Amino acid sequence: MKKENSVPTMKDVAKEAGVALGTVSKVVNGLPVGESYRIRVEEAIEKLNYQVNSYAQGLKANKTYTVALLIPNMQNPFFAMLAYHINLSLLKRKYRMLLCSTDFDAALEQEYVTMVQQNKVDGIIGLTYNPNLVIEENTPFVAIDRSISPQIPCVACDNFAGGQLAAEKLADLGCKKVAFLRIGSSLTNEPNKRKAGFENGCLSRGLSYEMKILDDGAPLEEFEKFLTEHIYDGRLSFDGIFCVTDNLAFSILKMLRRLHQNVPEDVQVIGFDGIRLFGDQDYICSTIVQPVPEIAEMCVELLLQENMTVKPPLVCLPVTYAYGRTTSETE
Amino acid sequence: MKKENSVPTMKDVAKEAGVALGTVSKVVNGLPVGESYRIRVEEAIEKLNYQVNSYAQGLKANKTYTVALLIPNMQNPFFAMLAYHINLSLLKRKYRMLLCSTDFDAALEQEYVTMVQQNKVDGIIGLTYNPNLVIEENTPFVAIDRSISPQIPCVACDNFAGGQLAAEKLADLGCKKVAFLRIGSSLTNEPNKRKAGFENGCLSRGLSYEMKILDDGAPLEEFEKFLTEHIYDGRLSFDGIFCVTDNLAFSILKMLRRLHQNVPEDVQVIGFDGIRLFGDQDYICSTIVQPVPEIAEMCVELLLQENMTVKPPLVCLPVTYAYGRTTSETE
DNA sequence: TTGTATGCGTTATCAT
DNA sequence: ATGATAACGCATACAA
Repeated sequence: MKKENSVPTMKDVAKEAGVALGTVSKVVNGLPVGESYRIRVEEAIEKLNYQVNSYAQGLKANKTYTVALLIPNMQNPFFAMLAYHINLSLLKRKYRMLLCSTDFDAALEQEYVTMVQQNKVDGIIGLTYNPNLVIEENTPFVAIDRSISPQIPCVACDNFAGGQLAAEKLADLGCKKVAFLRIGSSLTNEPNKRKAGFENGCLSRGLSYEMKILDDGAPLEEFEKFLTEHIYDGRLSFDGIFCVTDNLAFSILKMLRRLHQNVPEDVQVIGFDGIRLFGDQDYICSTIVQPVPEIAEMCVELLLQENMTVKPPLVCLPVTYAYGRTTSETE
Repeated sequence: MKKENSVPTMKDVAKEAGVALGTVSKVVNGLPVGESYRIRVEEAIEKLNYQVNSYAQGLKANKTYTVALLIPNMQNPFFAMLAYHINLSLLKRKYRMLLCSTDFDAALEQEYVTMVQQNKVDGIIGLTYNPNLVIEENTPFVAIDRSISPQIPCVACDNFAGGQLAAEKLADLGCKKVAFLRIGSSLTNEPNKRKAGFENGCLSRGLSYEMKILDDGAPLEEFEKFLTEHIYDGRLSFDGIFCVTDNLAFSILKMLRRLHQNVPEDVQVIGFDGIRLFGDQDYICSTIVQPVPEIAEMCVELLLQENMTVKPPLVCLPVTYAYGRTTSETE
C-alpha cells in the first residue's frame, strides 16, 4: 500500500528520472554529476515539484537550520524590533526562526532551552530574565542584555555610554539638577550599567543628580509620589529626568502632565531604547537609541559562527541620541 | 567510531535500562508496559537526561508540531499582537511557531508557503498581501484578513460592524459631517468592508459623509491636501473622521495639529485596530478594537482541527469600541 | 507483555 | 562517475 497524494521524495525523483537515489542527492546538493544525468534529474524534480525534506536532512546531519529566539513578548516594541531584525538576519543565512514568547515565565524559558539541547534547533538567542536558567555547556547560545556565564556571549548596546550620553545631553541642554528613574533592580544585567554611566556623566559635567530606583514589583505610583515630593511652590526641583527605558519615560511623561509640569519647558526627559510607534513615526520621546539591526546581526553571527575558537563574552554596540520632543533642542 | 558527547538516543536508554528499543518507545509514548520495566526505563531516561528527537518523530509521523506564521513585520503593533497571541495559542496545544516576517515581499511569502508543502510544518497561518499566492489544495492554511480561496478559512474581525460602529459612535458624539480616510485600496480584503460598514452607519444615522481613498503607493501628504481643501475660515468642515487604521489615525492627528485643528474639540477622530503603546498603555486614539486573542485562538483552532469535514470560509469576530482621547465622551 | 525488524527521507560510504 | 546500501532516531507491525 503506497502513500498516495503525499509529497514527492527523492526516491520518486530517482524513479522518474531513471537514476539511482544517490545521484539525485548529488544533484540536489550540487555535487559533480554527469551532465546528461543532471538534466534528467532536474527535469524530474521540476516535474514532480520536489523539494528536500529538511527534517530528514537534519536527522542525518544533526542540523536543522533553525534557531530559537527566546523573548518575553511582542508587546514591547523593543522586543518586537529585535525579533524582526533577528528574523531578517537569520533569513539572510537561510535559517528559520522559532519564536518563543516566554512571557517572563521562568519555567517556560527553561522548557524552551531544554527543547533545544536535543538538536531540535541549532542554537538559541535569548533575552531572558530568569537568573537560574540551566544551559548545557555545549549548547550554542547567545544572550542579549544579560551575561549568563563566561562561556556564553552576551550582546548588548553600550549601556554605560548610553547613560553617560544622556547625562551629557541634559547638561548640554542646560539642565542643572537631574534625576535618574529606574524600575526593576533585582537582576544584574547590562541595562543596569545605564545608571553608572549616567552618574559618571553627571559627575564629569558637574550636574547634581538624584536617583529613584524602584523594586521589581513596585507600583509605578511610587514615582509619582517621588516627583510630588520634589515639587515646591508648584515647581519641580529637577529640570531634567533620565528614565531607564522609553516605556518608563512614557509613564513619567503622563505623570508630569498630571502634576502640571511642562515638558520640555519645565523639565526635559530622556528615555532609552529608541521606540517609535509603528516603527516609522517619530520617537515617542527624546531617547538613547539602541542599534537593533546591528545587535541582531551580531547575535546571529556569533551564534552561527562555528570555527571560532574563542567567542567574546560581551559585545557592546554603540548607541546614539535622538530628539523626540521631550527635550529643548535649539539648533 | 561512536558519536561521543552527543545527545542520548532511545538506543542509549534501552542499553542503559537493559531493555529493547521498542519498550523504551512505549514508555515514552505512555503505552502499557510492565511496571518493573517502566521503572527501569524511566530511571535510565532520568539518568541520561533523554528527550525524544521530535524531528525523527516527525519523519515517521509526517507531523512536526510546528506551525508557520506568515506576517509582514513586527513593527506594526497589530501584527506584533497577533504574533504574540498566536504563539500563546499554539503553545497551549504544544505546538511550536516558526515566525516568517515577509516584509510584504511576495517572493518571500511564496517561498515560505512552498517550504511548508513538503511537510516541514503542519500548517500555515498567514496574513499576506500577495494576491496571487499559490497554495496547494491539501496544505492546511488559515488566512487572516483576506479570503484566498473558498477552501481556505479566513479569520477576521467583523470589519463591517466595526465601520458601522465607528459611524454610530461619531453620530452619538454629536458629529454632523464626517469623513472616511483610507489608504491602500488595490487588494480586496476584509478590512475593506470597514468602508461599507461606515457608509451604512452614516446613512442610517443621517450623517453626511465624504470619502478620501488613496492608492497604494500614494504619499500620505495627499490627505493633508485633502484636509486643507476642506478648511474654510480656519475651520475644518468635518467634525468627525474615521481612519481605516490607528496607524493612519496617528498620522492624521499630526496633520490636524499642524493645521491648528483641535482634537476632539473641533474634530473627533476614530481609528481601527486597538493599538496601545507597550500593549498596556492607553489606546493611541479612540478606536475600534480588534479581538486579537480571539482571532489568534480561532486561527489555531481552525488550522489544527483535523476532523472537521467542512471548514467555515469566513469567520468574523466581534469588535468593540474604546475611548482614546480623540473623541469627546461625556459620561 | 516484550523484543525484533522495517521504514520514514536523506546522506555518505562503499563497490562497481 | 554511478548505483547499491547502511545509518540517522524513532514508531510500529509483527513475531516470540
